[in-house]
This record gives sequence, C-alpha cells and structure tokens, in this order.
Amino acid sequence: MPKQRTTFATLKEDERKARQRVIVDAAERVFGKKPFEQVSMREVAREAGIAVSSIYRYFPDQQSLFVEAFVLGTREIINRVDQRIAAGRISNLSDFVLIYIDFLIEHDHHFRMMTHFMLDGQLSGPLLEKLNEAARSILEQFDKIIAGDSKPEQTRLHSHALFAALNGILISFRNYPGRKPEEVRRHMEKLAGLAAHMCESHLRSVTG
Amino acid sequence: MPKQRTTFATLKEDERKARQRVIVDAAERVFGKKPFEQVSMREVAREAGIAVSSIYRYFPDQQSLFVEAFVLGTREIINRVDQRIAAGRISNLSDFVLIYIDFLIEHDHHFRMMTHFMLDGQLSGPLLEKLNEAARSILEQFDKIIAGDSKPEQTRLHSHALFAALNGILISFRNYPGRKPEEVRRHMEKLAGLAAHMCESHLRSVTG
DNA sequence: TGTACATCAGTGAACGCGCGTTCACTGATGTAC
DNA sequence: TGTACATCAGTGAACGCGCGTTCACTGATGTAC
Repeated sequence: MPKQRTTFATLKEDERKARQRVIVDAAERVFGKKPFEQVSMREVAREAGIAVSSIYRYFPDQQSLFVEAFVLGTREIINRVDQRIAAGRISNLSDFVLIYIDFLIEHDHHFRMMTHFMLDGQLSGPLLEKLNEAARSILEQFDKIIAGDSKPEQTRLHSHALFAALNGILISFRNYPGRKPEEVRRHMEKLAGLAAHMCESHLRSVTG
Repeated sequence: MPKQRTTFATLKEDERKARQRVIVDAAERVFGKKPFEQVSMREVAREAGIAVSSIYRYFPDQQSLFVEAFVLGTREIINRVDQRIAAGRISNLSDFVLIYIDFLIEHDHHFRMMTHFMLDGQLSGPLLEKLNEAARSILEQFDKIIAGDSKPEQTRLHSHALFAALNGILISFRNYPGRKPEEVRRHMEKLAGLAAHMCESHLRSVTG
C-alpha cells in the first residue's frame, strides 16, 4: 500500500515541522525577555519544556535555530504589512514608514536579530542564502510601495535609501539618553516621516 | 619640597597615561584583525606584550577598556574631519557625507563598536556618560555642517536624520550579497550622496 | 653612605562559570511474520 | 493474536573549551633617617 505509506510519511513530516515550530516559538518568547545574543540553548529548552539535547533533533546547531526564527518572523511582518496594504490602510510612503518603524519598535528582538545578521557576515552558505532571501523580500516590499511614485529606474535606489534610513533611525536613537521610551518612539516616527517626505518630494522632482 | 613632589607625581601620572595608551593601541590593532566582540583580554595582552593581569592595573574591566578605545577613536575621527573642514576641503553636504562613509568603511571596527554600543544599552553609569558624550560630539559636527544651509530650528532634526541615514546605509549594505567590497563601497557612496542631496534640497525648500 | 621600609608595576597560575554540543541510553510506537 | 525486531523522539549527564577576572607573589625603585 504505497499510498497509505506516503500519507503516513507526510503526517510524520508534518508532526516534525510542528515540533520544530514549537521550539522556534519558545525561542521567540525568550527573545522577548532579553537581548537575543544572550539567549542560550538551555533557556530555549526550558521555555519549550524539553531537554536541551532534544533541540538538536530538530536543528543542527544554534545558528540554524536562530536564523529560522528570524526568517519566520520576517515572513510574518511582510504578511501583516501586505494585509494592511490590501485593506487600503497604507496610501502613501509616510503611512508605510510609520508602520515599519512601529512594528520593529514593538518587536525589538527582531530588529536586533536583523542588525546582528547584517553585521555578522560569517555564516555558512545555506543559512546565508536563507537570510539573503529574507532581506530580498523586505526590499521588494519597499520597491512595491515606492514603485507607484517613481520611474522604474529610480525605484530601487530610493527603496534602498529609505530602507537604510529607517534602519539607521531605529539603531541610532534607540538609547537616546534621558528620553523615555514614548519620547524615543515619537522622535523616531518624526525622523521617519521626514525621511519619507524627502524621498517622496525627491522622487517627484526627478520623475515629473 | 612640595613642588618637586607634585612634579614627580604628574610625571608618574603621565607615565600611567602612556601605559594605558599602549594597551588601548594594542586593542585597536587587534580589532583590525577580527570582529571586536570576539576580541579577548588575552589577545590584547599578547599584542601589547604584557600579562593579562597587567591590563587590570589600568582598566577595571574589559568594558572600560573597550569604551576607552571607542572614545579615543571617535575623537580622532572628529579631529580629522575638522582638519579637512578647516583646510576648506569640505564645502557641502555631499563632500562631508562621503568622508564620513569612507572613514567608517576604512575603520570598520570603529563602526562595529558604535553599533554595538548603540544596541547594547546595559552599561554602567560613568561608561554610558562617556559614550553619550562621544555621540554628542559626533552629532555636533553634523549640526555644524548643516547649520550653514538651514534655519536654526531645522538644524537638529536634519542632522539627526542624516546621521541616522548614513549609519543605516553602512549597516544595511555591508554584506550586500554577491558584491565585491569595491562595489559595496560605491553603492554606499551613491546612497549617501542621494541622502545628502535630498537633505540639502529639502532644507532649501523649507528655508526658502 | 648605608640600611630598613614602603610602594607599586608586573606576573603566572588558578578560579569559577556558562556555554554549545555530544553521547549512551530509555521507552514508546510501528512493522513483519 | 502473539512475538521478535526496527525506528526514533526524548533524555540527563558529561565533555571540552574559552572566557573575564583574581590572587599571592616578585623585584625594582623611591623614601626616611
């Protein structure tokens, strides 16, 4: 009965995926509590309610687990933003930029992971490929948003610039001395708004 | 002879400073070889030609040493840029921005330290104060450059935006997949130029 | 000038810790006949 | 239906390593009388 066998096999495979997912979710929860560079396999295991060695049944090493968490998180951001775009809640660059900033302030650990992987640069081939694909899909979303306002040959450059500017804002002012979190957020939003505005008006001057 | 005593004392103090400096310089040299987060006290000691325990005669702990290295490095950047400004080699925002980018590409370890300290945020009081002062002096240089073109109340916001944008460019594209270092540099310079241009034209439109 | 004492830079060896990862094993479930 | 075997998720304990930091000590130099 080859047919049943494959059904069984896929069921098993699904279970395996589900268990992987449990581990990744646990990791994500721990990331919420402390800087992710300080999160150990033991803590993830404790949070997931399993033994440390069990994690290694599902991930070859720590880096793979963390990259997987990052990739899933990225996918989720992109989906959420896409939903808002589809719902017509994002009509211009400023809206988009605010959502990007707010999301990454809210999911701070995700931003930390992003900058960490951007800085790192000593990842093995397959993991690097996964990360690059995640980066590509973020940039594509920027492209899509900007494409409306610009000539095609201007799109990419401007989306790169905006992407970089937003990341820079998030990193440069996150520990703005003597400011409360709410003030920091407002400052970041203001700077992001300025960046979006500059980008838009520059595109207009170039395109039209 | 209290006078001679103080001379002696200051001489001793100077020697102490000089020895501190030897250690910091050694650290800086090691930073050139590998990501600074991976640099250990043992390596710094080896590079300086002394015992590990000797370092602790001059710095209470690793963080203090690293912060000192960062602060000195920052001071050097600022001085160099100031010199170029004084020599009339920087006449507009685009010039300035290129120098900033190039310097930090060249001194990659310094940029890494900067982002690391920006992300970290769990430093003890006095160290934090040192870092904040360094950050402040960088931002003041941005202010000075921008102040020429803008109304005073616009200066700070724009220098923050530009500072953030440049940092973001440096972090977001440093590992641009499949590009050679020279191509990465050109891309960064292009983006930085775009940022400077946007900033200038926006200032002009606001200032009138 | 000589002697006893204080200071302090410098040191090698050790401490203690936490980490990522591996290993040998258990026990439950599924399979073959 | 019962029995022998294979598979594999899950585990606790251990391995090995590198790290920041401390400690007890040495030896050179300066100081007091």
